[in-house]
Amino acid sequence: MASRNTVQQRIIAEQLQQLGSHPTADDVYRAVRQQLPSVSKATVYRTLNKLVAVGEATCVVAGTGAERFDYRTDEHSHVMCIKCGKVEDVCDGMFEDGVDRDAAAKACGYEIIGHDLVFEGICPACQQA
Amino acid sequence: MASRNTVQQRIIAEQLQQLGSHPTADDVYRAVRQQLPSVSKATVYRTLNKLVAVGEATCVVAGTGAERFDYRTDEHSHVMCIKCGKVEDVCDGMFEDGVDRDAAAKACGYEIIGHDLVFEGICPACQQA
DNA sequence: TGCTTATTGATAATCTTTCTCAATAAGAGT
DNA sequence: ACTCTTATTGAGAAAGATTATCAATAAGCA
Repeated sequence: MASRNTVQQRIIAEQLQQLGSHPTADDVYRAVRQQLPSVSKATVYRTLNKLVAVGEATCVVAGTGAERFDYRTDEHSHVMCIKCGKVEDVCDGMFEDGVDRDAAAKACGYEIIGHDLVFEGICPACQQA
Repeated sequence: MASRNTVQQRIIAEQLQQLGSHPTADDVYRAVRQQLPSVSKATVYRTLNKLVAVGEATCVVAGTGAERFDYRTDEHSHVMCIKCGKVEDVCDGMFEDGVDRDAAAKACGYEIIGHDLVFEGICPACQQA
């Protein structure tokens, strides 16, 4: 018996998808608690990390502060607001063509298994403040 | 009198350059303490953040764990080892041409002020273990 | 229905970074 | 060279995010 299906894991995965936009572990925790008031924060962290390890989610490499999770597993870029910390997607596939993993692998000797392209900027809302 | 030149700030900037390869704040702290045993960790953080704000250093957007600083301010990409956490440069300018900030700005409405391209992989050393 | 053990919940522990505030010292003015 | 103002520092507390610990719970096979 390698792994078990639990209500917690199912609801956490569901909420990650419903939240959609790059929630932190704490965002997911708060959402899950609406349906399962007794969840532990540790379970949320464990499950999110497991989803990433299994390839059913990714974590967005984004500066300081809390780590952000993403239910999307296809290649796409992100923009992060340096004022409010919000993270959003940028138009799909817009830059992925310019990124050549094989070339990077040759250049540094690493075995490349992924990459992240993150733009930093100021979101429309923060531009007005 | 807007700002002052202090020994601490000078040594911290020097050590950031000498360490060269993407040290964490704690790496810098340990290096600085060799020359200035009484330095406070708070001062190291303050000074590193100041250097970044002033544009004399950058911080590498790299996954979980401690933030990493870089005395280089020109555009270049990084590789991070998912096993040992090491961060290195990839060949200069290899991918920067593929990144069009104006296109990203139009796509998401943000005012883009920077970007980071980070490859994740396994470094040569960790491949053997 | 029982049994084994993967998973959970609660909390302590760890790690990184920021905040607080009295003490220190940089540098402009005299 | 000496004051005076206040930017900066050092030490430690505090905050925030994530992981570790461990007894209790429950998934799912026999």
